[in-house]
Amino acid sequence: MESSVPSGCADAKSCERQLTECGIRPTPQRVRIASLLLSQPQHLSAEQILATLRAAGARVSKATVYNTLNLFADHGLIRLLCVDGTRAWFDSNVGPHYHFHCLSTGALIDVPVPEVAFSRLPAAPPGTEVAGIDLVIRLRKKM
Amino acid sequence: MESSVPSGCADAKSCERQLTECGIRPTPQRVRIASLLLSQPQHLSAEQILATLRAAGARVSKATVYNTLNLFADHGLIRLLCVDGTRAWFDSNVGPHYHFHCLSTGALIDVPVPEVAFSRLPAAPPGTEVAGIDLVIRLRKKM
DNA sequence: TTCCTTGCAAAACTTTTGCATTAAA
DNA sequence: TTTAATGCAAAAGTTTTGCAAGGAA
Repeated sequence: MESSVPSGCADAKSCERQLTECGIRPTPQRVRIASLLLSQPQHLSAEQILATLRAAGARVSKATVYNTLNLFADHGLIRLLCVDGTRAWFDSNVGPHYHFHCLSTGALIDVPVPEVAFSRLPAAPPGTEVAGIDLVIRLRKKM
Repeated sequence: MESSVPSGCADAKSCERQLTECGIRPTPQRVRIASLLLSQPQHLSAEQILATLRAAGARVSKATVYNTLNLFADHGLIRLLCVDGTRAWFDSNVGPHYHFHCLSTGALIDVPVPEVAFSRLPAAPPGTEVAGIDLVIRLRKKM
């Protein structure tokens, strides 16, 4: 039988396990942030995470949210996206994929890898190697 | 015979003409910024532009640099890039192209269109249309 | 005169940092 | 006991804005 998990929240115990496996000490704040972010593939800003946690009654500081998000990103638990210049977005989907970005609404939508294929890519310049490919397909609302 | 232009600077007269054609009044500050940026394909930050102009003895304020860059971008004269989260980069190459971004050095290098080919791209979600495609190939120094 | 542009300073925002306090190993 | 994590406030950095002054049409 499937274990049930509160909506919008991954199981705290499994998050604890995941953090420990990454060598990250599972403090209460970190587990809460992980539970929120890793519950499903999504894109959240630091401010959104802070507001959501506080609305839920958690005691967390802004500094801890930023520290934790950077820590998670360094360990490959989440991915930091630079899509618009206004702020960072943290993506809980760390598998390879691309993005739609709607210029009209700001919406950010995942594009699965199989939906994109490159028939030609440039070689990395001498002395360098490719570390990753970020593809953002900008959208606008059709009139 | 070719007309000669100071290195790192497009001809002021031709910049004036270009601004006028776009419906932008060619004020001294705008012409200086255009001359600097449009002299060649390059990526500059607002702060770099401000520092360069002031070092050259120009009287320009930070607000004017930002206002002007946003104005140019709105008119399609330059392109605003979001490559890292730290600041905006203004690209004088407005033709279609992509970018290498070296994570080790921060360098930003143009990738011409013919070096990339997509054999498969997703359809835009209902009600939207594709406004553009941003491709950033992240590099790291090879050891 | 009227409208637009500029410069300056201040404000607005996001993110980082210093440091005392608290909690955990 | 020793190390690491947290909260708070302040700092740092980029970009925007308000407003008075200046310049062009």
